[in-house]
Amino acid sequence: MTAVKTRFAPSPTGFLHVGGARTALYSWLYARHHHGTFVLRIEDTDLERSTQPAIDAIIESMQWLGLTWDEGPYYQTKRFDRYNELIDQMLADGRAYRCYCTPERLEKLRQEQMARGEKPRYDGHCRCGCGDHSPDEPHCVRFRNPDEGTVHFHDHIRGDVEIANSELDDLVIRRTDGSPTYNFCVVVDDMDMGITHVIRGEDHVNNTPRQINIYKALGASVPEFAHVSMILGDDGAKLSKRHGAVSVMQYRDDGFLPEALLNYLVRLGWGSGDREIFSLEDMISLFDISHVSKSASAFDTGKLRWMNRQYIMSLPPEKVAAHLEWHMRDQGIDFSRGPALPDLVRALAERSETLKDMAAQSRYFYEDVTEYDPAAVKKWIKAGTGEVLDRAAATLAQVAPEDWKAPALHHALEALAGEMGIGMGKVGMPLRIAVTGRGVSPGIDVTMELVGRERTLERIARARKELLPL
RNA sequence: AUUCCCAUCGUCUAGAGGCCUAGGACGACACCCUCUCAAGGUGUAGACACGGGUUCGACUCCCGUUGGGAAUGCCA
Repeated sequence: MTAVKTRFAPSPTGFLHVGGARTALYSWLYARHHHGTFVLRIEDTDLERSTQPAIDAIIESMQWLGLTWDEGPYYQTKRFDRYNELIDQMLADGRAYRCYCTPERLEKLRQEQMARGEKPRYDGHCRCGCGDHSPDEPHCVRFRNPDEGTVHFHDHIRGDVEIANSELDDLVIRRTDGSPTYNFCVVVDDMDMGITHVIRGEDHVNNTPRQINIYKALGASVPEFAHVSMILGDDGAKLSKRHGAVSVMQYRDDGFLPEALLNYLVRLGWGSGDREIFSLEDMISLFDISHVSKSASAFDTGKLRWMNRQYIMSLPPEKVAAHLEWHMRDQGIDFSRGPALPDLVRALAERSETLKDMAAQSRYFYEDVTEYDPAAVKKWIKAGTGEVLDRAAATLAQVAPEDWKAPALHHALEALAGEMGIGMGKVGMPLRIAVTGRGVSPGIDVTMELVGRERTLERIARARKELLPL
């Protein structure tokens, strides 16, 4: 039983999207579950489309998610010598051959095959090497795929997959410009790096049989495979920009916690009984690749938001506060004067689906109230409100600074409502409007505690003047 | 066109032939709680795509149909 080694191998042609993140997560979980090794490899053989910003974005996303890798990042562009060494060997003993076919010929061939209702594929024109060509002429290198038999593999998610070699053609493994191609590089890398379990996107199922043939030609042992299905947008269509947030970093910017995104992602395509919430430790011990859903799943932002709130409510407030800080700065809120962030989190957790929302809701704790929500004023500021505010101010002024805590404030206001013979609503709402300028806030006692004694009393006095000028 | 893959409430899933009168979660709706908004609690509606087999018995196994998706690149 060899030690498990998995990898995540994105191509840096754009940011890390949620589909890739889930594949990375599954691969990471598999390695962690089996006390194995997780490798990060950047598949940048496409020199045209690969960019450094994309590499940076992928690494930043992985770090933010906390998907730590034990080896890498490796870069395929740094391994060209190795690929070429193997290709030359294969060329020498006939496992591969030079192909001099022009793009025009290939295109014509494709057209003809399509017209005949056949699957377009290379016809092996240059296989015999009998053409009148010299290696100095421009050529690519093709892998000589077996003609007979079938390729079979057991996919840990999909089960048994089988395809006849007659369906496969001789794929290009080195371009005319001398650069090796993806299908060859992955095999060499996974072989050289000792990858035991290849967990990747569903779009590679079709590539797997031809890659297996390459493994065999290379005399390498074939790893295990698991192909994860794709993630669809909430409308069931393929995920794209028009679905709004698709990149991992966008979710951070929108106020999601990495724990929540990870939990949402692990549940999207997998489940364990009736459980919804999984800590990282739970995921590692319970996650089972063979129980991952075979079908594509639609991304439901609504459920992610629910999940995010679960984490905002249950994670240590200090931890949530650390993430919240970023959003406070982002929204230009000076939180140096006002409640400490962890206290803010405690007060706002259950009414915030995202940290972005939380920050946006927190302004009145840090900034003066200069406007009052007209709808709330209309509903709650009545003729008798002046008296309520006056008596509340008097009552609250009695509370000593050292007693200015939610329970004491709650008691004081309850007693006042009792004395006045009115409900708490008639006391709480005018005060809420006075102290926050809005009709919505945490409990008025908690709100006043966090706003602080002096500012609370000031705001009540000010509201008294501005809202009930008599 | 061909090959491969897929198919349980609107969505994510549980289901490894009898445990299924198909369970949970999000969302929706109703009620309770309540100083607002939430959170929380309780409840309601809501699915095995279709047709054939196999079996004493199919959500579960097999075949087909339909509907999706992917691949067929000198992209990855």
